[in-house]
Formats: sequence, structure tokens, C-alpha cells
Amino acid sequence: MAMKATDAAAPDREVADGLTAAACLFHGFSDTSRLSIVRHLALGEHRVVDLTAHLGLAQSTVSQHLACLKDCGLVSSRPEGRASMWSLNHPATVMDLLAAAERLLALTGDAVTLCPTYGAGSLHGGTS
Amino acid sequence: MAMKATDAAAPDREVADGLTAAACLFHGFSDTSRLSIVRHLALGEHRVVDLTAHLGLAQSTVSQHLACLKDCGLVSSRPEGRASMWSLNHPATVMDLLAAAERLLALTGDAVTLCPTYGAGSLHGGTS
DNA sequence: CGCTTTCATCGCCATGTGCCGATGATAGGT
DNA sequence: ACCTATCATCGGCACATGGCGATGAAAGCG
Repeated sequence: MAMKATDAAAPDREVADGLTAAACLFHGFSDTSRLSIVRHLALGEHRVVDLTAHLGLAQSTVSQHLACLKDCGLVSSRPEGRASMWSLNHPATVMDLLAAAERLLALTGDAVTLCPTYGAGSLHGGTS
Repeated sequence: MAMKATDAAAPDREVADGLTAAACLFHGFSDTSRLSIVRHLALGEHRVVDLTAHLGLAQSTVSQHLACLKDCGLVSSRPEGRASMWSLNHPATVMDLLAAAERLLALTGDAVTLCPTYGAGSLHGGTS
């Protein structure tokens, strides 16, 4: 949440900012609740109240996680009536990332299925 | 650090454990210091004192980060004299993950170069 | 106009995190 | 045997984080 990085000045600053941006991105995935949210959003748009039901968390908690993911640039909301429809910004690329993590976890020992619908390592090429 | 997941019982438990394992993995990358460590280790084996010099952090801090990465199964140490040589466990797969993150960050707006030597998206196939 | 639903934000609390210095163990070097 | 270098671990300290309930603003519905 308290992590931002979106300028670029010195040639080394660029790398450092890249690291903080990457750290922020990975932080978005470093929580089971947020991971579940991403998985649900990968299946399509969802409202906050919908996610609260799926996750069994308080509405405020879900909103905060969504705000966190929004800070990372992973999701965005579209006002729909009095609700907010949340969706992944770059689904295919996100799934690529999850697939890569899946492969790594497979090597680490745990057999994991992160991507909801799509299998382990398919769906390459489209970035959005 | 306080996250582990290496069993598998019920069919749904499997998914939950997968999420915690994945969260743990991403947590390993969710810190600029650890990210720097991974980048340095991607270039080859390094000792702790070497990394402290590169990072400008205390030795205890670096050791703790390495322990964290070890918990995630990302790195491992090889005793070399009185020192410890640390190295990435699955360099190619890790770089794949970083490359995927790079692509995602590129879409998000930040131009980032995570992978030290290798460019953005090469080096496929070898998993160890 | 009220009532309800949905949501973002705030305050609060318990816990986790990153950082450090200090300590003790291990292993080379003299 | 002694000293030095290297490292893992411990205790402690700020601060961030994740969780919750409560509050207030939008926006449908009667």
C-alpha cells in the first residue's frame, strides 16, 4: 500500500524504481486473500459484495485488498449502478505470471493449480 | 516466514494450500532487498558478506532475507570454508517468472528491467 | 421523500516485517 | 593455541499489514 514508483530520472534510479515497482507488484500477489480475488476476477467481472461472499471476509477488508491491487495496477473498477464492477487489467499477462509461478512451485515441490480455468501452462501470446 | 504448505489432503484443501504456497513464493519477491538478492544470485553464487556489500545492509538482515528465500525454496546454500555460497535453485524458471512480471509491469506503465543479464523473454526450457 | 443496498474510508487492534546490534558457533590463518 | 573472518540466530524497536466494525456517501427502489 505504501509503495509507489512511477518516475524515472537517473540511470541507476531507474533500476531501483523498477525494483520497488516489481516489489509492489509481487506484494499484490503475496496474500492468499488477494490471490483468491485475482483468481475470481480472472473468471470475469465481480462486485465487491460478490467477492465478500466468495472469500468469507468483511466487506471493508475486501475493499482494502481491491484498493491494494488497484495500486499495483492489477485491477480497475467500473461503476455499475450503485455497485463497482472490478476486473483484471491484463488478464492474459497476469495468467502468464501465475503460470510461471505455478511452474516454479512445481519444481519447489508443491503441486499447485493457480490458474482457475486455464490449465497449467497454456495460453501464450495475447497480452491483453 | 511463518508460511508453509506442503501437504495435500482434501480436494479443496489442495487449492487453499496452493494459494498459501503461492503467496509465500510471491512474498519472497515482494521486497526490494530480496529482489536485489535474487538478481545478484542470478549472476552466480555469492557469499553473505558479498551481498551485504552490494546491498548496503547489515549482515544479519541479509542472512534473514536469505533464510526467507530459502523457506520459499528459491535459494540454497553450500558451505564453502567458513563462508556460505548461496545460489538460486531454479535460475531459469525464476527468470521466467521475473520476465513475466517485467511484461506485466511494462503494461502497467513502468519500464522495468528485472532480469540482470538476460533480456526480457529469452532462455526457455532449462529448469535447473 | 425516505429506505435499502453497495461501497470506500476511518479508527482500532493484533500480528508480521524489516532493520539493526550483539552473541555464539564454525573454520582459516598465524 | 590464539586471533580473525564469516555466518546464523536472538532480542528489540519502529512501522507496515491484515483483519474487523462503524460511519458516511452514492445510487437504486418504494
